[in-house]
Amino acid sequence: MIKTPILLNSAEAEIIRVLKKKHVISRTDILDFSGWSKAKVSQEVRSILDKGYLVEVEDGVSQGGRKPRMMRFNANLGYVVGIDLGATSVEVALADAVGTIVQRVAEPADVHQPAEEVFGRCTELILGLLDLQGCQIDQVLGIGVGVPGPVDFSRGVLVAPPLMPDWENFPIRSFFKKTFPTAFVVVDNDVNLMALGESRYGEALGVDHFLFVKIGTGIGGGIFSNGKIHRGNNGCAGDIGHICVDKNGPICRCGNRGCLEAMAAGPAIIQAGLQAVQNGESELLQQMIESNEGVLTPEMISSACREGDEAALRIIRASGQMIGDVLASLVNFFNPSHIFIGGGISNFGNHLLVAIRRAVLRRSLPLATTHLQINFSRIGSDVGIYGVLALVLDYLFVDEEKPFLSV
Amino acid sequence: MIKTPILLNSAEAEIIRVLKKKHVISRTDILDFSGWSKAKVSQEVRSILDKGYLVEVEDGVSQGGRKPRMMRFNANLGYVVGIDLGATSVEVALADAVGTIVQRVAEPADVHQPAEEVFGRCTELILGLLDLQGCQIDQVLGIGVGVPGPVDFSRGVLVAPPLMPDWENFPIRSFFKKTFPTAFVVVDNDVNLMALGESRYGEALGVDHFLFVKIGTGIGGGIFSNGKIHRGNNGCAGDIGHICVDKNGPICRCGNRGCLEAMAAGPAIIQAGLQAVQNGESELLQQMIESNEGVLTPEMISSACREGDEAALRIIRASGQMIGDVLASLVNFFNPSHIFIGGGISNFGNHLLVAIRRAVLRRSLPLATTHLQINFSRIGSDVGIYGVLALVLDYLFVDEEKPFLSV
DNA sequence: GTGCTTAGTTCACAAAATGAACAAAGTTAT
DNA sequence: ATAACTTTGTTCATTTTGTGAACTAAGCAC
Repeated sequence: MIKTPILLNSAEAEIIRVLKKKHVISRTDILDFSGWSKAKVSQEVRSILDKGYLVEVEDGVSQGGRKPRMMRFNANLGYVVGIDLGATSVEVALADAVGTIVQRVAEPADVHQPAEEVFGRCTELILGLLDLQGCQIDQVLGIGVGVPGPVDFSRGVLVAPPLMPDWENFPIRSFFKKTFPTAFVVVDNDVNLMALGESRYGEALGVDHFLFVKIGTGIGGGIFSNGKIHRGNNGCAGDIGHICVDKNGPICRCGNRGCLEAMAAGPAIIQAGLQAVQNGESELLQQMIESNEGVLTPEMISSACREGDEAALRIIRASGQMIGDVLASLVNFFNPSHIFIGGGISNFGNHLLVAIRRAVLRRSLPLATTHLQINFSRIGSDVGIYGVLALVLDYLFVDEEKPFLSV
Repeated sequence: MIKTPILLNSAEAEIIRVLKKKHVISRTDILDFSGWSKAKVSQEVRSILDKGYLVEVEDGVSQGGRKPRMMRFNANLGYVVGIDLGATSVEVALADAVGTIVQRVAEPADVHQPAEEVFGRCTELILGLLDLQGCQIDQVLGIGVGVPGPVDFSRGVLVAPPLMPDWENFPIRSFFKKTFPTAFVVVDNDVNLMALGESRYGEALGVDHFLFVKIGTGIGGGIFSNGKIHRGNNGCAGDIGHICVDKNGPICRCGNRGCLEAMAAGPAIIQAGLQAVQNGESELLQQMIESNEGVLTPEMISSACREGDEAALRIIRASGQMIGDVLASLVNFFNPSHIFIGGGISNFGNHLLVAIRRAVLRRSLPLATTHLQINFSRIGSDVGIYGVLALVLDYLFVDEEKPFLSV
């Protein structure tokens, strides 16, 4: 069971809840939101200011009378750490208690290494950031870890992760607790966290039902249902990369044939590009490869698309169509109002998006697509780190009666 | 906006919540559940008894001391009506305020008729049941309506229903309000209600994430996520019947090609059976058809399966495999812990179930199927009517602060 | 019966929330 | 400038709400 780090009584929790909607609030804001009497608001605000959770900032603008005395969350209460671990890179951010990033660092990582090593390196990176910020270890209130695999959220461990099978059951929470004993540690799947980031800081703000689709080396999905992350029974909900699109397709790393991931994700696109060059279908790509030591990258295919290279366009459109066909099924099933596309491959630009949209519209029920919007995530590559910070902050200040805030 | 019929203060709502877990409770039960003091429990119980929401029943068994004075919900507060409207039949049940059915009636119905006529007939049926029970119109507290199509739940109207396009935007709520002005009316999709029934009275009790799949003339799904019905953005979530299984398949009534429903539901099975007879592949089926005026029914194929008829088995297995293939994708995506199969076709018995299970296990990620259970709904054909009654009762006695109980 | 256990009530008291009066700090019209 | 009004926030006596502890009620076990 996760131990909650900072317990709030229900009145304090109510104020924190207001703070999650408006970042700077007056006593009158709390009055309106909570339905409390002026007297109670006054008293509770004094109490929470005394405890140091809130601090006063400069007065707001007058609405025709006395200026409101604005307050915000006390950013100096401590720091939170967000770790966004991808298949090939890791990003670590140090943020204040409001979630504003004050220090960050990214570097390549290899999840095929043992978990001890990778998380050990994360620990070093955190310590480095703390040092830069001049911050003590016991000032770290919480650490959030996003990992590229299925997570048993309540236990905080990976379960049967295809990318790094050896990490199964590695005790991530206690590993970080060793170095940061005062910190509270949460672990979640990286795509869930991207969805959370989008729902807090992106266009999914206030959206109840949406999907976040990450297209990169693999393809993953994050699901929001009724305003909350849907993690499923084993924490592996959203794993759309291994949905079958062609029973006779190539063998996927999961062992099955014709998985979406094996046919439409980064490696498959590269493979198709190389094949096209071999077949002499694209002189442009051939030149690009030759001037890059024989290596083809997604960025190169992307730029070939922009140049109007037919072979590159065909590959991207085919990929988009396969992804769109799968999404069409999921749209019928789940009826989201938005689908956000993110991840490394998403910068292929409009060709990919148009192909996805077209496939979804063609194969979904009209009703399900009536108000459906399919777009790239505008936040970009930071969505994951924002999401993981949001998750930590959600769980950091928690009502004593409801230890697990809805996410 | 739905107007709530009976407002409870938060203390009363708390007690009602206890009642939804245990149907007969003592003051001590409330004490344990609510965390209130003995004094408050005593006082609140007296108040709620005075209001008539609870009534005392005979004492419970002693736990080694004084026998607890048990209470239950006052069944005589009034009546609720559940209407389960299928494509070809309608069932109306009259239940007391606890949800115990006291009168019920079923008859054929035709949703191709105008909505006025069908719901008018429902009204007559309700009035008949009220008469039988000796109950006045103003004793009807609530009416729940389950309809076979996508429902905008908050407005209580059908949206683009494929089966009965003319019913779109028919004001079901106000139609019943005309005859039953005191009643509170909720409308929902029939499969959502079957899922709700399963989650309240079936094996899905306490299950957070599950799917209910109805196989009949069409194929539909009801989704539970985080313990609540997931209705989606347009109320059409769960529409798995029109997921594409074969791009070159037959044209579905929705206009697309190769929908699951067009290939694996009742009519497709009948069609395949007729084809098999034409091809001379099944003497048994041929005899059956001849002795039934040339008509082939699902029940006949079912019994042919039991007799071991190869052609019938092949048809059922193929249908199960297609359904299973689609479910495999949804299992990867949604990661439910249970899938319940119900509806008219589900009595095809184990051959269908085995084929579905095999296809799901073969195509889903091992992690997603680790604790997955796929079974027929044991409640059987009553699950819909139980679900609709549960929905009405959920919305009938509502906390003043939270008008919309989670479902 | 006697002592123990569970169930439920009563009531004096304590804690929590409120309304109304009041204070503070503005804006606007004259 | 200043009087009148607005919005914001505090204080405090009063009311409302909830509690602990003592008490009644009713059973069980020996």
